[in-house]
Amino acid sequence: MNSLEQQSWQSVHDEVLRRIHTREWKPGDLIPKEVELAEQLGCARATVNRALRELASEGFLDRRRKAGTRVAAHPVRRAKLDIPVIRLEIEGRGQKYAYGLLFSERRTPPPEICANLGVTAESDMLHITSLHLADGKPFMFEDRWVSIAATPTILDADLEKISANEWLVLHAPYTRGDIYFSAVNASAAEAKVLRTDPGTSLFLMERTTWENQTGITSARLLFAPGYRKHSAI
Amino acid sequence: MNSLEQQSWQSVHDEVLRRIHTREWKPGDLIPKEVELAEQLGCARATVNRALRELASEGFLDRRRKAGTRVAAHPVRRAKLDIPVIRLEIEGRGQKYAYGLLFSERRTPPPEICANLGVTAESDMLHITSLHLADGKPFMFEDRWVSIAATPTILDADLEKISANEWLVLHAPYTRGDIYFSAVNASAAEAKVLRTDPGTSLFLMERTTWENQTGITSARLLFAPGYRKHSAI
DNA sequence: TAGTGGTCTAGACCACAGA
DNA sequence: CTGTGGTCTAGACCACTAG
Repeated sequence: MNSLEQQSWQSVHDEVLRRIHTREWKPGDLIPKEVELAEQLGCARATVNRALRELASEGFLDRRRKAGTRVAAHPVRRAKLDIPVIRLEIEGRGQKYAYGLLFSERRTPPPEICANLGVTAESDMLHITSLHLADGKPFMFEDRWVSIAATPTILDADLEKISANEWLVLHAPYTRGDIYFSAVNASAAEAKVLRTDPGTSLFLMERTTWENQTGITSARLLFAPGYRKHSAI
Repeated sequence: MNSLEQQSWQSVHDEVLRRIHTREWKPGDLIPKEVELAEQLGCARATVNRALRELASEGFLDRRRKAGTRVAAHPVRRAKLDIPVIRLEIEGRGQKYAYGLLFSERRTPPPEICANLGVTAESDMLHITSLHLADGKPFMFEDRWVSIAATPTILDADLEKISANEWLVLHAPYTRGDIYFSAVNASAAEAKVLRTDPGTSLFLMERTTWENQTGITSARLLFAPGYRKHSAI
């Protein structure tokens, strides 16, 4: 299988993946060291390194100094999940986006928000609820708390025109975020806003983001019935 | 901000990220080219390249030959979602894993499975339903179709002992997969299996995987009430 | 067609963890 | 200690694409 032609790190990547898929190298097996592979495949070690590094980050390989590189025993595959601004997600479906601010209030947060963001109950926060629509139909209901200490300029934003979701993406980059996906039965109020029936199963996304150690915002995003979030591996 | 000390690609990564976060470089801005940055930061271009490449894959930068590198206008953040074997997910929570095969049958697939996998209605497939338990309680109900043409050896697997989920991970590596997350109301049958009430909102994960162009398996994973899938950015 | 990122190389040194 | 991966470098050529 050796070749004398010019190789790229992707060729190496694919070749190694092929050997894993054909079970030439089985889960748990030790594979040749970088120098050997480079020789076998006729390329520089750096090239092999790049390929193996990618494969490790994709979950196919376990690499440890001195111990060498092994085929992962339990390939924990890592899916990629794009988190775009809601507007772009809707427009990406070829639908018309609209947005309405339902409610905005400056106040101290309830206990669960304090717990999420790690702030005190006396924090100065903005509480915003809004509705995002696709082709005129309710698409997602957003219930968000924003720390004013962390992003004071949000008070100047016109949240009638730009959603908090989008404003934050543009003005408050975060360093770290948590997302939880789950399913809940619609409450009476939620059903009314999303124009569905109470008890209907709804897809819920809860996001909290931080800038370093400072909590910025915590949001509860409730999607209209039928929503499916896609991800690829 | 320049320094004479030894730099690593991570320092460059962090420094660029800092400039983005402090809005020294704003969304849409063109940033210095690799050679210039390398000079400024006192390292080799390859080092800068590695840093910027990572930042681009994280969604912070847009890079195009000749056009240069820009701060992403709409940072589509890419969350990492680990897709482990169910057993490991449960054991990772410190709970005891158990598994029961409910049903197994060799037959031709229904239309929706054909559509998912891109196979014909006459395909030879294995249809398996099973229940995964955590600490003795129903955790996830799995309804899976496996292409026998793609993975003939699954007929030799003892699916009473090892779940199809785990067997496939070990024996049928895939090159590509789709995942859809959604929320559904429990049917009467589903409620009974998961020991909950009909209509309860359940988290649903639908996965289809391919080896190159060949469909391997399509599964419907229905989680017990209260399940939350976590992801981090 | 010229400018920018994408990649490759050969060699070097370092850092970590096995034995 | 020693072997392995992790990273850096300087230089080179290539590939894509904006102007």
